[in-house]
Amino acid sequence: MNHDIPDQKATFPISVVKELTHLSGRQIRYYEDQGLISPARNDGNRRMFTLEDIDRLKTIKSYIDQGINIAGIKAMLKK
DNA sequence: TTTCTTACA
DNA sequence: TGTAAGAA
Repeated sequence: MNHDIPDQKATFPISVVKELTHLSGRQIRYYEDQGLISPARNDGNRRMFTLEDIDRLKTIKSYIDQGINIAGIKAMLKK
């Protein structure tokens, strides 16, 4: 009965995240390695991103565009 | 067809 | 950070 009503549990594949954040898959995976994001994995081991993850990536990109390095971003995101 | 991991002219 | 290669 309910079709595609977006809810908080909605997650998206990396292809969507790339379009929404303008980040490369390489960068998205690297930021995960650095502990900046923690996307879930589906049965096929594919990353599934929540809106929260996407939002976080957008702020990360803004920092990168400002010339801030990973170490700096890690610190800022923590506090 | 898309995404995953690993590796590097 | 990009891209190639092989696997899933």
